[in-house]
Amino acid sequence: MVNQIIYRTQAGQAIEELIVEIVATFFLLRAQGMRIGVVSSSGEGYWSVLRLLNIKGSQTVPQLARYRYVPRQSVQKLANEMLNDGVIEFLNNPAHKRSKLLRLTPKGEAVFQEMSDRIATLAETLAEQQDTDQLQNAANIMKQLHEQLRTMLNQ
Amino acid sequence: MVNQIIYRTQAGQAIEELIVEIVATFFLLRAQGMRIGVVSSSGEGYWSVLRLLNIKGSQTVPQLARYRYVPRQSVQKLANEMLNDGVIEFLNNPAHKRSKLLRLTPKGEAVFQEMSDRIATLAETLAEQQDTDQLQNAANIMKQLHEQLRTMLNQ
DNA sequence: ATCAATATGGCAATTAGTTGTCATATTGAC
DNA sequence: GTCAATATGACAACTAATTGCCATATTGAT
Repeated sequence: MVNQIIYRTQAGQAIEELIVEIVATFFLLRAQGMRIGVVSSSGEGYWSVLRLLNIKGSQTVPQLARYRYVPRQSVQKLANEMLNDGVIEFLNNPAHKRSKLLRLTPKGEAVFQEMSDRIATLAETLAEQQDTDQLQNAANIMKQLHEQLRTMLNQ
Repeated sequence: MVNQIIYRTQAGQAIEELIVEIVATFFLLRAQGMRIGVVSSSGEGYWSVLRLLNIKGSQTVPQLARYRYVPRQSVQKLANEMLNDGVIEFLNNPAHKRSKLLRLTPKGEAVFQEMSDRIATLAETLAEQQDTDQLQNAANIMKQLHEQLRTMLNQ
């Protein structure tokens, strides 16, 4: 194995710190999510799918899985469970006979709203005494990182 | 159920966006981590534990689990696997007869270094053409959020 | 020192997550 | 249109993650 010498920039080191913090914070968010009733036994996937259907509109299982970069069958099981819970319904897909579109039911919208309120309450607590500009900048950087990774993975 | 009205601030909304992006980006990082050989079948836990042992020095299984907010037995299984791989060794713990300290072996340090290099390379790629100050600010905000959540969970 | 409450590792049981296979559907090249 | 390549959902098989339980160890209050 060749020992490649990596030249580090400040920007690169900052991104590396960011990556480390994303991974570490994910688990803390998960733990806090359980406390506030947003993360169930099914994990954060339930909320993530509700959110994608709310924002992007009806989607098929494979679409959701490809977007989230999780296995197709994980989303399939989640979708079957959500159908059973009555938070989504299966719609005929004009573009695909077999692959149904998942759409939020009114109950699903209510459940998503309820979860979002809990997250919003948490966010407002966390935001106290922090600088708005810095927070907005951080959110923007995260969105860019998100999109960069998506582009990278799609190649 | 009472419909609580939540007053939103810009800062709170920015944190909420941040939370959403952390969760979404986590899975993209995981997917990319698999590509670059940092995330194995055991998930990102392997790298996370190597990193904590490297930064914080020897730790027991319960210490690591409490810090990461993951189940104790998940870390226990990981530790047994890592011992088997020869990347850590079990040390007698002066403070606790049963609970051994986990310490990186030279091999463990090498493996961690190798993984870190791959992550650094990824980070440098992602950092190209981004503003250093903004990235550093984002990393700092993430560290603060991390610590805030930790404090919140520890109560 | 005593003892109740908590912590710990091992093991088993359970549950969640992932991968593999197959029949059918869709798409795209020609 | 034809047909090979790819996509899809169902189901099964497998693997990883989590939870439950227990025997023992530790801690802290008194």
